[in-house]
Amino acid sequence: MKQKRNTLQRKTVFETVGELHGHPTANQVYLKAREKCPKISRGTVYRNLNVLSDDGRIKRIKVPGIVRYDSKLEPHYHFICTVCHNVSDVPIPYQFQLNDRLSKDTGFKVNLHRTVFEGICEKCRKE
Amino acid sequence: MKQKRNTLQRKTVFETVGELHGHPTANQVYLKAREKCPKISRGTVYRNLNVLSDDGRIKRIKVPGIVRYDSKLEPHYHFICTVCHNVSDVPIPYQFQLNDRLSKDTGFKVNLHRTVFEGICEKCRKE
DNA sequence: CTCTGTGCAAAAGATTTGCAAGGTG
DNA sequence: CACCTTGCAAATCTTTTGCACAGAG
Repeated sequence: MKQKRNTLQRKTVFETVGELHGHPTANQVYLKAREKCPKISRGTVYRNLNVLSDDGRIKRIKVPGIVRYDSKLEPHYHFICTVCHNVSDVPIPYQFQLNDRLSKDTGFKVNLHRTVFEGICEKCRKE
Repeated sequence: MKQKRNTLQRKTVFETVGELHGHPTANQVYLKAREKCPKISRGTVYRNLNVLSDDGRIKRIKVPGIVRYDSKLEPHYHFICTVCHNVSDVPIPYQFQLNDRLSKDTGFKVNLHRTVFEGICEKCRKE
């Protein structure tokens, strides 16, 4: 495995994902990171988001529309509001056994599954 | 609701999604549709995929990377191979009750959930 | 000193959109 | 004949990449 350096930019991107709560997009990380490191470029943010998620230091979550990042590493499910597009964590435990079950049923090597619920959040329902 | 016409292009896009099995991307639909309707444009294919899925005549499925379309309308889960990127249906029944459960637990209006398993398919494991 | 990482800008890929012309009901 | 739809091209948006230079170890 290639040696990884710990540059200011890398550190800033990593910290920024942790500070932005609602599962930020790459662009949101870029905008926020620029406050601390004004001349960081979009390319660098994208590159570091990739490096960090390849290394397992952050998670890449795929919800309809756009990729988002998450500093919470344990497997868990998400809910996305189709009105405000906010993403939140869901209080339903991760069904680890589904992966094994599907492996046995199909002969595939199943590593993980991602579940995203869709609907309207409480705040948007009231409006 | 706006009146919808049934043009040759619209019909072709709809039929093409049904004919292409493995959960085609917009571009795959475009390439195939052009065989029957040579001067159909990409824009028209995209517009019609949107119209058809808004009308519930096809489903839009979100797997990592790219949007795909599906002519099978009943809720079901998918598996994507991280090597060949093929998408297949999964023999695990849809957990309708999860939506209600999450609604009760959170106060959100939960309409649906999407689950995508990731791993390596049998064919790619052998290679 | 070596090699990874950065900034910038250009490129790539997917999807949407403005507009004038065409076709459906 | 109203107005939905199409083709085309340009525009958007997100993400990647080539290159020369900077900087970490």
